[in-house]
Amino acid sequence: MRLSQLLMPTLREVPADAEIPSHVLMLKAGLMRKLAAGIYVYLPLGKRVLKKVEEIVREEMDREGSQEVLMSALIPAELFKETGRWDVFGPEMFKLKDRNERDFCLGPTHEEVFTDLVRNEVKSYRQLPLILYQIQTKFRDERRPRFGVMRSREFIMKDAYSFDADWEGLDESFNKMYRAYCRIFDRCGLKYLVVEADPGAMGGRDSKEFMVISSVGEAVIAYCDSCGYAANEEKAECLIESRDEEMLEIEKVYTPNVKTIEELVDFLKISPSKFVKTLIYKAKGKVVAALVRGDRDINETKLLNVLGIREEELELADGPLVEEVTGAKVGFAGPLGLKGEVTLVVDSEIPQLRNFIVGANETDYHIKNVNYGRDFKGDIVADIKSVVEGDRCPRCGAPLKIARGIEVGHIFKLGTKYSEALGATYTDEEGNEKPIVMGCYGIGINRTVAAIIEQHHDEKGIIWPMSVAPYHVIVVPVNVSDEEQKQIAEKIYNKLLEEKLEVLIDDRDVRAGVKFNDADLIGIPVRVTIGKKVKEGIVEIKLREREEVEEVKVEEAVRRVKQIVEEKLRELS
RNA sequence: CGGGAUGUAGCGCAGCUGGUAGCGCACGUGCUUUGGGAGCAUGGGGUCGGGGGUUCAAGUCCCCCCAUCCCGACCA
Repeated sequence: MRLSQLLMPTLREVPADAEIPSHVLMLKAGLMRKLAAGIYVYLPLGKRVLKKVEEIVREEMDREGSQEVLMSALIPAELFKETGRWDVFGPEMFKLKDRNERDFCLGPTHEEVFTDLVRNEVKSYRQLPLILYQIQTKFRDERRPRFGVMRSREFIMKDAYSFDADWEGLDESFNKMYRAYCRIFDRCGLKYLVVEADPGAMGGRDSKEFMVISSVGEAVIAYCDSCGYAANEEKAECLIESRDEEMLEIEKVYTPNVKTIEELVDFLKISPSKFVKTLIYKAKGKVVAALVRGDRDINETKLLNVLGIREEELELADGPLVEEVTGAKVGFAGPLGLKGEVTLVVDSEIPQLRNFIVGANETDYHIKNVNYGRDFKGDIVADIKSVVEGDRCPRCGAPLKIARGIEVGHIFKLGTKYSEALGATYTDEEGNEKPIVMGCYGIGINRTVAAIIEQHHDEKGIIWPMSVAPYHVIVVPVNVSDEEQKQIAEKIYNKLLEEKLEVLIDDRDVRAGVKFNDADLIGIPVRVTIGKKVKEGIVEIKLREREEVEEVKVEEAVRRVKQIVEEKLRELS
């Protein structure tokens, strides 16, 4: 392709709308343009990268025996009403009506549609197992689209669904997808972690997320370098340290106007880990008191799961309720002597602590030397804390690390939730009718592209891994008005094309600096520069990822470039 | 959905206490230049986000709306 003809509107200035590197670079390098908040159009270079990623996904999905199909993006409401999700999605779903006032939506995900297909077409165990996938645009009216393509309202997703006769079969399908995902992200040149995740309100088990480590990631994950344990914030656990001290006599201390843990630390000159804090929640109309160590935070997702309620059913109690329950001003809540019906949820770490300090449920007082079991008991003891950097790994005890990650893939086991709701059943060998056991597997294609850029860029621009680069090589005649440079460049360009490489030639009549800067910005892995030394029969080969320049004879340039491209492709296959 | 900010040429921005809109880059033309975003000359390009109000006069002041970005909440 000739740059003189390619629609590649690179920007000299940083777009004011963009914040994170991938967003800035996708706009600057002319990969895409914004149409509206959270909606983007892709230009030739961007489209080629999407295609590369999609092709990798296809190859690896197919390799595991999965079959590509294409569902419609426009979905009749009835399907979502059958599973109750028409209402569950709420305003996140783009809903519309046809000319006859019938309800439709633009598909935010396709469990229902795939399950509908399978319930109509699959009747016997002989037709199972089956894994179907599609690569298609999804629509979600996000409350807050952000970071360019990271969280957008329209995005391309590879979604796959497995259909098995039983849970053992599902395990196998799940493992196939796990393997495929690892190969996909490896081939994209991504460094990632597979983390245990909270399956969320929609149910399911063995939820695993593929996370690309990046400071701009929206998810927080805890991981262990020693044993490979990794989990996202909602799920991460840690070992509990037990403190074997003798229990001391309980003691009330006067702490005038000392309400927060910080103030207590200051007032009593004792480390925050010696305190236990008590938070009062309203949970589905009931009052819940949750206890964690003073230097820790409550993880509300864990608390929700323990209580078996949904996000919107839990909120921190307001001042009057706290005062009613504790009989004291806000800031002096404790587990001893709470009034009325209060469910006491105690973090699993608390029973191991000794002689800690809690609020006295009396204004201006705290209680020292409190011990679990002797002085109070919880209704529920469970892990409800957030782990922090340095906590000990639950598997091997080594210190955990905390990082941010971009969720590029998610796999989990659905079980029979949808097959039962929609009546997707099969007949087994004995003639019994059973629900099909399902799994669900997603990859955000655009987000994967953005994640690749986050991990592969420098101050000059993108540095594409060869496997997803829009073109392998760019041929740059420094000065097109130099007839010799021009002709040699054209010759090399044509030969590279003959070798089936994907190649650009910068035949624009612009200064060398412009060409070099654009080549660096759009991140083409190999650059062949034809400059003054062409008179001596020499051209330059430079890799985008390296500083050095290699000088080669004109006759050898094509062979050398081909060798480099093939080698790089092999590394990522 | 709460908080904050911003909307002026394709992009990045300036425009004070109101007086009828400008800079850099980009774009067109001509000449010179040609290895890291060239120089000179010349030219074109604006419903100043929209609506209403105050005023002799509004990009500028007031009200409403819209859009975009950031933080938070949310994310099946």
